Amino acid sequence: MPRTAEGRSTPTLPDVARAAGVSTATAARALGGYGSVRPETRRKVQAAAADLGYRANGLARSLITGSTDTIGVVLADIENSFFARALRGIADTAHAAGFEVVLVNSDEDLDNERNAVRVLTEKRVDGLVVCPADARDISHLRTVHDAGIPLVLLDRRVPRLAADVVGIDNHAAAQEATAHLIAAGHTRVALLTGGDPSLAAALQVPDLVGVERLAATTVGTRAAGYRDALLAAGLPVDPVLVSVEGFHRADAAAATHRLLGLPEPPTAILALDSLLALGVLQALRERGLTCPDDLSVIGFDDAEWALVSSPPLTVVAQPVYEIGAEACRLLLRRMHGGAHRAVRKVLPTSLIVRGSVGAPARTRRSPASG
Amino acid sequence: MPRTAEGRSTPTLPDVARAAGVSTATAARALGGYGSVRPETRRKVQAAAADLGYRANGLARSLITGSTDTIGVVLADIENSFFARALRGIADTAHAAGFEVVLVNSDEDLDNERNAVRVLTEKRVDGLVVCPADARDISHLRTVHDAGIPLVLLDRRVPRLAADVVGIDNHAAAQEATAHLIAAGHTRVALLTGGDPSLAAALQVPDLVGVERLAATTVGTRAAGYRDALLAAGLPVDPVLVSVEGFHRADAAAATHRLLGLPEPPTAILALDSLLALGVLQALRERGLTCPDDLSVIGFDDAEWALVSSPPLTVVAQPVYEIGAEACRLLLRRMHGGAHRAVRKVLPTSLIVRGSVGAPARTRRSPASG
DNA sequence: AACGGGTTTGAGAACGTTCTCATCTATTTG
DNA sequence: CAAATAGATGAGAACGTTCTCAAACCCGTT
Repeated sequence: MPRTAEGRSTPTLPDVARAAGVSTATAARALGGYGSVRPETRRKVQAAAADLGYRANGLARSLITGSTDTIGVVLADIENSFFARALRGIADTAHAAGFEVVLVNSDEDLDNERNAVRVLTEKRVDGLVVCPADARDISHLRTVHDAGIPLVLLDRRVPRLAADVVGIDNHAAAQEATAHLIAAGHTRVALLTGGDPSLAAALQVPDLVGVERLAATTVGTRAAGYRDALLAAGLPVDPVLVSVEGFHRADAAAATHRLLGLPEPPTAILALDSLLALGVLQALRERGLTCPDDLSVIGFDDAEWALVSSPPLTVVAQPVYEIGAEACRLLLRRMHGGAHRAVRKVLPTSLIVRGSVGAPARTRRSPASG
Repeated sequence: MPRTAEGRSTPTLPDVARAAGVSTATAARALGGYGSVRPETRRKVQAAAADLGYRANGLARSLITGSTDTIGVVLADIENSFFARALRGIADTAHAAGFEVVLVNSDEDLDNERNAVRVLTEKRVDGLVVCPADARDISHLRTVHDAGIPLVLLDRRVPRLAADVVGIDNHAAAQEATAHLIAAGHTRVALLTGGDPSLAAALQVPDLVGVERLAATTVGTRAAGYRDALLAAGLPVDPVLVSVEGFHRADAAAATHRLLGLPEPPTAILALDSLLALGVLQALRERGLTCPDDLSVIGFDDAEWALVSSPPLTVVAQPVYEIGAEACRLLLRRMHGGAHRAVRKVLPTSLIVRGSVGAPARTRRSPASG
């Protein structure tokens, strides 16, 4: 039993009631703001509560009311600015509605995610926002959904699960970015997916056929957009230019080094998130190359630094904060309202053209020798 | 009462016990992993639980065990990479010890922080990590501390509160950075504090006398370090060069524009966090100036982009992740162990020299005209 | 056959609230 | 003046676990 420094155990409602000379029920009403209480009684109780340093026990309250005013959020990694911004959108919206947020990082690991979902539901969160790590196994999400616990998916769609989803049109966004590079004259455009190596097989299919059915939907759908832009321009899809080497900055840098070391290196690169783009720029510096002279670059997400890199980075901007906010709004709606059909909300993206895309240099010439 | 789609109410322990043909107590032991249960009984109960889709109610459990296995974290803004990284350190450490994390953004606002602390304690978190917004009013923190709830302060010290603190030696770090600029030949060094305008008065004192006693201790202590470096070099402390214009990127950009528009503009600037440094670089671009030719810059925190800006940014690097991790470790220790004396943990910083500091250009000449 | 010590089990209290329902008072209405 | 109505209060159940304590059981020993 928790005790203060002086040895008193923390005061409870009966203690307050006793001190105020009323019943527990009345004390509860006076402090909880429900039922009806005489103003004078209320003051008496409030005074007693303040005097004792009473602090309501939310656990007991939640146990009986059946709601915790808390939502659970499962993201890959809060250090990634995409998730940090999305979480801010979620948290602000939740907070305005009187909810707190419990956060778990999954690190894109399915086991972590499963565990997180279990723990959060045991803690009886009123709803869940999840950015699913792997669409291939969603049994835990199905369980949650079937148990009637409000669930909204963030950024990534999962087939055969009737939950609300908030995201962007990944296919169109990737296609637009790729088309922009092609329009600048590029014919060898690399794709940095940041995907897990376990996806390599699916992404090394000739011509990326069927890649849109790929497990981690964001990567799959964007890869399909990339592919379709190339095909629409009559360009070949070269599996060698598709990198699936992990989602850390160092992975992206390594992938860039590999790509630039190819006999026929790419002249442009599309990085599927801002951290990967950062890795590309870093690798260019390490090689003493410059952008866009030696390599044109487009990244996903308008990172805070995109304006101050040299050159400023051309990006596909997503309304990240709004994605989070909208996810939370859908969740709140589902928590209050009845069981309407699953909503699929697609928010607009925009290609922000800055200085990192130029015409290709003389091709067929190893940049390492220039 | 929560019900599944099929109309069943969510199963409870008595339901499982009934299905398994044992008492609630035995079912609880079998699933909770405490007490002793015959292996065969355990299997029977587990089967029944799985069959019914039983999910333990953590609220009831916490109500009786007296612990929620949850810690509360109150930070200024999770979108700020400093806090995101620190939170990651906290969360990883907490998670490894079996704790979840509830996060609240205070936006450096005292009322928000007060509220957050109240709500979190009502939710009966087992401990709190707080980055206090304002050291001038800490009554809510004192209440928490006096109630015997484990509390660790992150990054900022608060006078007259015997709570554990984790941070860096702000005075030394700022002094070292300032001295580095002076050693490069600069005599007019500006300071971008990112402080709240309410601190302006305290920071506009001639020679920054007594600034170390300033409310938001990080700003105050760093300003004192800056001051002492100047004084040690026999240089004057010019209040005009001390900016207190808010902690957003745009604030920093505006402040930079103001400073560069002065009759005698600074030739170097020390920005007290990475977002502020970003604002400085952005303002330089907007003016068509280059760093370090027109202005030398040092920032706090080794941001992810510090390597790819042009030029790469010289920074005071803090072990941010470790600050968070250590804060959580202290909290865990205090949650388990007895009431030992308050610990003050100071982690080392390092000045990482890159390209953003050079010799001052011809002074006494408005850069705008150059 | 009785005993002793350990393991396994069950009944019921406990945690600290909110909720239900009945009672009591004050006030208005017919 | 009786009756109806609304407001304020209290007693006790309920939420779903874990904890306490006593009883039942098992097995080997005397």
